[in-house]
Amino acid sequence: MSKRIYVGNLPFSANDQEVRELFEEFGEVTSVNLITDRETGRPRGFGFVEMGEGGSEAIDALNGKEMGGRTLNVNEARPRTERAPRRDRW
DNA sequence: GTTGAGCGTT
Repeated sequence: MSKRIYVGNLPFSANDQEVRELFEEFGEVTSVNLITDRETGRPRGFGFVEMGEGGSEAIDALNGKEMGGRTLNVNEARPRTERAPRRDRW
């Protein structure tokens, strides 16, 4: 059982480790994946956390939480292909 | 600063 969680509005100073620790207090964290722009190497300010049971609680508890001066936006992730068609072939 | 990649035609 697992849930994918979107974590947006992250401070650029946040690392996957810090995000992981935040979520780990609500359940087992399967994986953390902060997104960076792979062409510029710049952080995009959001990421994904995969959790086992407790994911819903983590969303409820961490959504709106302040971190590094930013208010986190936490909710269930959407499928990644709907809005992220690659286009670097052109 | 907001919903991921790579494959290299999936």
